[in-house]
Amino acid sequence: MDASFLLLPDMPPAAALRRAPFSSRTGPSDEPAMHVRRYGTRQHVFSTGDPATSIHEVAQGTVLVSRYLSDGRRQIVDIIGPGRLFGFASSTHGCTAEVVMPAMICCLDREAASHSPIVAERTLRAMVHEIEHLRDLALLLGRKTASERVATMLAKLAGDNPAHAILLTLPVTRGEIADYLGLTVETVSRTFGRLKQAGLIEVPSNERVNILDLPRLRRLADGLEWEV
Amino acid sequence: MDASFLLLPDMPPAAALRRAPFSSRTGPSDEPAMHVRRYGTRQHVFSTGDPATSIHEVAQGTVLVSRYLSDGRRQIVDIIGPGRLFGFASSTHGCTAEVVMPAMICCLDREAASHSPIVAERTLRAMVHEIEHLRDLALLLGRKTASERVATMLAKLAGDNPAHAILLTLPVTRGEIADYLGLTVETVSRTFGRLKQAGLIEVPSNERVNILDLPRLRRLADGLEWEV
DNA sequence: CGTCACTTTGATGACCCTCAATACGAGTGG
DNA sequence: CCACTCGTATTGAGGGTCATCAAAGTGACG
Repeated sequence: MDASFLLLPDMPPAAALRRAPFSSRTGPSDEPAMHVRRYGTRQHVFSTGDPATSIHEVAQGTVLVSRYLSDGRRQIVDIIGPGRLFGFASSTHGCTAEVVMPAMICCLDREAASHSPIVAERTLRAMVHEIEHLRDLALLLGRKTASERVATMLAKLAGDNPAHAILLTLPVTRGEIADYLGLTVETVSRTFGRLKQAGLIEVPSNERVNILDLPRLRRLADGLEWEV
Repeated sequence: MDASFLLLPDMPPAAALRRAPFSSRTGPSDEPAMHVRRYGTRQHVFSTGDPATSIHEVAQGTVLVSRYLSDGRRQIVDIIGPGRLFGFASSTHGCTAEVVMPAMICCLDREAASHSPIVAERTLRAMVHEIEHLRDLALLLGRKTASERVATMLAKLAGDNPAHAILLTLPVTRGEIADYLGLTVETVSRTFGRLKQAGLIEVPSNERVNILDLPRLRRLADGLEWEV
């Protein structure tokens, strides 16, 4: 029985990696070997069926984790930015992970990691976080309208920012937003249009969204606001 | 920083609990204190906002884990049968867990569990399993048709049984199936009807489903079969 | 034999998908 | 500098799937 995933290292945040050269990081024995790889646009970090031998951390860029049906239908299950861990799986990956733009990903061998005496606090936190994220996604996909879905995504990108307005840079295309929200490109586009008309957002360019009323957007995301 | 969830006990399967009286199970120090509680129909194990102080295991019965919108829309994110662990959360629960019929649930205090020297293999396995389950659910909710959703659920209940036909007992009502599959009661009912007409299933009673062609049902679930 | 919860069935319509055409923007080469 | 191309985004028309609303049927339980 493969128990290698039980003990995972206390992986440093990407910020620490950026501060220190990687060559200097072959440190004490409780920090197992890790390396960084660069990926080009649309390149895969892993694909469905690949053996899950590593844990990954996004250092720079954005990673999409998606699951496919055999006829090509795609559901993006996570959009991962710098600092987050991904790639948890029992033995083989059931998902595909691809980068959207040139990216840097830290890879940590799970086998090597299992020899570390440091317990996997960060990995466990990341897994709990992922479970909660996926439950939110299920509620969104199962029960929210198109406007609520787009509002939810924008509100999540804005984080817990207390500002009334905030300018976002979308890391993904409309098509990827659609595959994340369980919609089509056209519906996403039309929904952006309606949010604009409602005065909730501005869209100065394809990848920029200016949220004009974040509290109201959050209420819309939670189904507390009348549809726009 | 609360790290109590890092160390969780190697919890015995429910089968072992049924074999031995609970009073005799106050064993060696690496098996932290646990107790069993009985729950009546529709009773809550925990609710949104409750502090997450325990890990649970279903000994008998079925537990629904669901997330709600403020206007009452519900998405069931997991249907849990005997032997499975549930109730992972960082500090407070974001979900509600309720039993569908009288049930027995093992509760294990997380704080006590953190003192156990036995590492949480089972908990980690359960979390990885839950992540994979939730990704499947996201694909279902985001990209599958009503027939595919119902077929997926029935196929999952049938497990990896190699038989061509199999008689299932549904642990949940049509309404709960609907809230799990992101549909309405009416659509679930009509879809059962269409599966019957297609010769895929029989429904001898409300809570029994006789799957007549499990391989074809599985293909339908994966989008490989023409819609019924 | 009521009541109550659950289920089924029907009619209607809304929301979103599909298909199609157009517009936009970046990159390339003339 | 402009034409061309390609991927992406927008906009429009029409249709399908599933939700909504309503009513009747079923079964358990008192």
